[in-house]
Amino acid sequence: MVTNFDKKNFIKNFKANCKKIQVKNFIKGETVTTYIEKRNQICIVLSGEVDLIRYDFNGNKTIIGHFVENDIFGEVFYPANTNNELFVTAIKKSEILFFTYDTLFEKCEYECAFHKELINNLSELFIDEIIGLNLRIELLTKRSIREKLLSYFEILSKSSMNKVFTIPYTYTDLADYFSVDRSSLMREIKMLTDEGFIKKEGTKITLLY
Amino acid sequence: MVTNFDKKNFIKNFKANCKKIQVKNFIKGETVTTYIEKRNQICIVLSGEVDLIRYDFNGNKTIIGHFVENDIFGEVFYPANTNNELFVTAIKKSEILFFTYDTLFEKCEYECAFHKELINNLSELFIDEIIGLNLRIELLTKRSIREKLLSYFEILSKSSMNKVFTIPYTYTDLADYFSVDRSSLMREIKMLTDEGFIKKEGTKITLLY
DNA sequence: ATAAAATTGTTGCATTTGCAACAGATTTCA
DNA sequence: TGAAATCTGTTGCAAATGCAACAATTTTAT
Repeated sequence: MVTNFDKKNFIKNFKANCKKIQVKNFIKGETVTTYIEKRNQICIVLSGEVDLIRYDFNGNKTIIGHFVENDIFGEVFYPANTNNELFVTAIKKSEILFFTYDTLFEKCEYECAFHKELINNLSELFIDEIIGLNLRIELLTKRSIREKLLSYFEILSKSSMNKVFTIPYTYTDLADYFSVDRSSLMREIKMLTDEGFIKKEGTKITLLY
Repeated sequence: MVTNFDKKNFIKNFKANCKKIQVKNFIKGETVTTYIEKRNQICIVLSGEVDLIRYDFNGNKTIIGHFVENDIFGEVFYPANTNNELFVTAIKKSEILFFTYDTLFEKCEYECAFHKELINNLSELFIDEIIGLNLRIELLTKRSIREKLLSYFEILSKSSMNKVFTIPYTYTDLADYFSVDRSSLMREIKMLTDEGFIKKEGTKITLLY
């Protein structure tokens, strides 16, 4: 992960009334934004968690993105020609920073530090986002649930430098992240357990190889 | 697509000996770069086409990325902890621009225009990359090959504003892009044809609904 | 504290997909 | 231009996955 900008220090310094950037608070369940118009809006999660949700033509709901602290999201990142209704909902109390990409580089009349720092750090936020998307693609392109799980466990194990680690999702959410049926995911985890590859206590996994 | 920087004009102006950025040429089959060390390297395809290839522990080769003119790629976009051997091969004569993210923002001693313009346009290149990745994820997360195909066709149709369009890949590559078996893809296309949803002549598709 | 909601765990069965294998068509390259 | 390589099209069969359904457990909200 490329260094994240120091959010807390930023907010502390974000005193001037910067018209280019807004910070809003949301309670659980509130709609943060919709991806309907082409405003080139970009958002950053300062705290809390939000889901990007798609309702397809049948009315089926799919969570297609999940964003936590320091994640960046927004309609500017989505291809224009998909006919989906996308919207973002806070799944807990959240603080979200909004700006319009097109006007971000215009000078803020108060020359606010927050605004300047944001521009300086934007590339790193983009890079982090790209890394996250590439990781997910890496997993999505594995041909079987077993391969997805083993690759994912490998990554969690390496980044914690430990054979023991905790999956940062519920199994329901993990199935969504992998885009597979939840019961099939549970079945495969059971098989990995029965075959002695892993030990499982809740979402705490131990690699046995 | 966010506006791409005017590459041709750039190269014309790229006269000064900018040490921060390099342009190299590759013939078909040549290795462009490997993702082994952590140099924070970023590359842009000025012309030609390259593939990002993974060899897994069994020696199986998978094309995990395909980049064409104006696409951006590089080790900086890949999570550090995946134990893959990744490398990039030119699949035709290609001209590639290289730079190191960490040193990009340092001033070039010759203040070359190319260097400056690159910095100015970097955000837009990142955004284009994110859009492309989100599009692929959108398709990869569809649960069946049929859904993948119909969504993809929808997008191609909308962006060409026509019921008739040409798939910009071979079917072999499209199967890779969807991460599905090629013969299964062909079978599904045949079924869509037989059921009267589409008409197919080579990679030229007509939507019949 | 308790009711409601969400998550986990499991199974049988239907469906989809992958795999292997091959022939024919098309493209590439020497 | 002719040989080699790649791509297309197809099929039978095995394996993996999705779907549906339900009970048990855990978490959340009032």
